[in-house]
Amino acid sequence: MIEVNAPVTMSDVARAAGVSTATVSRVVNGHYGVSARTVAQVRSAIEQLGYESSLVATSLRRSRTNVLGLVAHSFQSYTAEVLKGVMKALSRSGFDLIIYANSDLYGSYSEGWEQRHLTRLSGTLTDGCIVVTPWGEVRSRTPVVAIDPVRGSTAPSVISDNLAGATTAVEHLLGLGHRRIGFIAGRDSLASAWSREEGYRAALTSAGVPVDPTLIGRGDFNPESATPLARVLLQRPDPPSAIFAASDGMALKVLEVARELGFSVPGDLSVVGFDNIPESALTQPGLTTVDQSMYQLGYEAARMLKSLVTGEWDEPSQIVLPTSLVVRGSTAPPKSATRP
Amino acid sequence: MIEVNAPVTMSDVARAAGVSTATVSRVVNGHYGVSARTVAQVRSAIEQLGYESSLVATSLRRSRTNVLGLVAHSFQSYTAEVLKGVMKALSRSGFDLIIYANSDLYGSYSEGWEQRHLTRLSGTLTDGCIVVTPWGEVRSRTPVVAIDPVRGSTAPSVISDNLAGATTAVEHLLGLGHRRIGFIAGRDSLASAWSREEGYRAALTSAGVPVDPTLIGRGDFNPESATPLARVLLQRPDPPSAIFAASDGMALKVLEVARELGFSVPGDLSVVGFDNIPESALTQPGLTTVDQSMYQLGYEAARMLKSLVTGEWDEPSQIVLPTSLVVRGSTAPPKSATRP
DNA sequence: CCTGGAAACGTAACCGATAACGATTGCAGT
DNA sequence: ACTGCAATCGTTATCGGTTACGTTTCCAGG
Repeated sequence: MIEVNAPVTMSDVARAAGVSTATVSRVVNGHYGVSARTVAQVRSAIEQLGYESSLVATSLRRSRTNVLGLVAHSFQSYTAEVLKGVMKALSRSGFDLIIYANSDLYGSYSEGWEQRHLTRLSGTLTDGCIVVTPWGEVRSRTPVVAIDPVRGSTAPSVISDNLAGATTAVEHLLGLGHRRIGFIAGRDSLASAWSREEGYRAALTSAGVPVDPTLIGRGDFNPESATPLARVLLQRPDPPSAIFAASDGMALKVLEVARELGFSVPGDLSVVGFDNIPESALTQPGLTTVDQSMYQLGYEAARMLKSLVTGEWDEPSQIVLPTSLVVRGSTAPPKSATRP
Repeated sequence: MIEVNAPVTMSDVARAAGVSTATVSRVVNGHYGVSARTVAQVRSAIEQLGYESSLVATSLRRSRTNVLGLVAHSFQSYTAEVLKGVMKALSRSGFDLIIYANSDLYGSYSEGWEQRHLTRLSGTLTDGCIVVTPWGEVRSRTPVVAIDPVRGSTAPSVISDNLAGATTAVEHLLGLGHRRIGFIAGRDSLASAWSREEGYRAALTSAGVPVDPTLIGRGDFNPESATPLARVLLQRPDPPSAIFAASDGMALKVLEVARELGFSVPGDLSVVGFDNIPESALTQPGLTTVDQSMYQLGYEAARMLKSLVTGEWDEPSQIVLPTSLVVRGSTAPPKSATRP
């Protein structure tokens, strides 16, 4: 059932219209130097044959394609939300979007995936790219905007105010009376992971609570990475009364482990996440979390990239977006609320 | 701040390794006819220069690219869910995914967007494509699988059991005691829209309730299209006691209009949607809806496309997936529950 | 030592488009 | 009728790869 009609190329159109491909190209791109009569002929041939220019061939020869790219490692809720924002920013902008996602999750190509995708695309196909949570610094011929960049990067990027968000989250727990608060960290190389840990430490310190390193588990933002860490924390003889996870995906895994081990939430254990992905509102109880608008991240990144590509950028190259605490059912005062 | 290092091409590698580009190509693609010594030299040059083959150039010359495409008109929750399923099916399959989305929503190019995108991609870039909710039949050199195809299409496709789903939804309302049930239809050209309307009619008819054409509003699945239609239905002197919308996006708009006009839901008005997008669980009250697993649609479509591309397909070319009713807070017995 | 054939590698055409450049045509001015 | 300059259009090189084909190298067999 596969249609095998050969694709109609520019030379087909040229032959049908009795002109050269150069002329067809000029007509297609609205360039100067074609008589009205010829334009009409070519247009009619294009119409009849149903010709569409090949994005590939065009981009190989041309520098500008009016296509922006987005590369992402996996494709979970986070990325999906980002995408909605990107599409919104690009709507009616004249830029189309190409998203490149590889299927080799956790495969041998994982290391440096973003560089690989970027070179393959930005060689010619796209005028610029958005990279979502890269694993390292990237180099590209065309502009690149990172969403949630690596730590220490000075390249254009969009990021949430992770320090403030994390601080607020931990202050919320402290305010409820928690003193032994566990933390599950994100992938160390990301600026966001680092800031969230900083916020955790800062909030504890300024409340006069010493930071206990044994209460910190080192995850990597991957939900699965949190499971064993949560198990370790909760199976201690002296488990924490609350756990703050650096991402909702990981926090949901904490909830899972807690249920599995017989902890009631929020009775025995309070849990706070970070991100506010849609799923977090659906759990029982709902997950208290720090809302970062992934939609907004995508929107701003696309806006920034657009300006970079068209060369009309004048704002600072690192945008920081505010966060806000969303309190749901997963947090409550600890059972033995000691008042010091 | 834009990096301007020229991209490293195959001829750069060839020069560095002291061979021709043909040899480099052979090494890259693991073809026969290169001595071990040369292979080592070329590999080392590739390593040193950080060469990555250009997807564009490769796909122009080659027939097979190991990249599948997905084209979608807009990018809302529906598409995002589908994408997750597609990525899952493609994970570790050797196929990468390119998603092409245009920014000209509602623009002049809307008509026939899927054909336009398809020709641009499938000319060479992709080995096959998934089209999400097309507007018409498409033709392509490479295999195409439609998710939610147009009515009457015989091309490979994946679709939910919309007839059964809609019937169940309306039966649920009938069971609660509703008799005046409004309907907001989807885009007529889609098979799904047609089946959902059929289900609506069938359920009413078999319950002995006459179908009142004035209670049917003609939307197009676009959430915004539902707003004026809902307004018309609810501002009648004799508004329906329930409204079934052919998509959650439209149903949510009905809720909006209801609130705006002072209808309490579900007190004055019951609302049922179709799709079960994540947002539907978050509204107050939650939206009763027909769950169709968009994730599953994407998963199956990708699986089907994979098989079509590799030529190992043997299942029927039209897959129908089951649906199920999800009852939430937006439905209740009508206030004046007349028992006939 | 010569021959033959396979292995190894380079040359060049080609994929579908764009653009620099050159060639042709048309027409006004003299 | 002739010159000169635009306007129009075709020729061709090129983008970065792949591959058919031709050429050289190498070694075994006669």
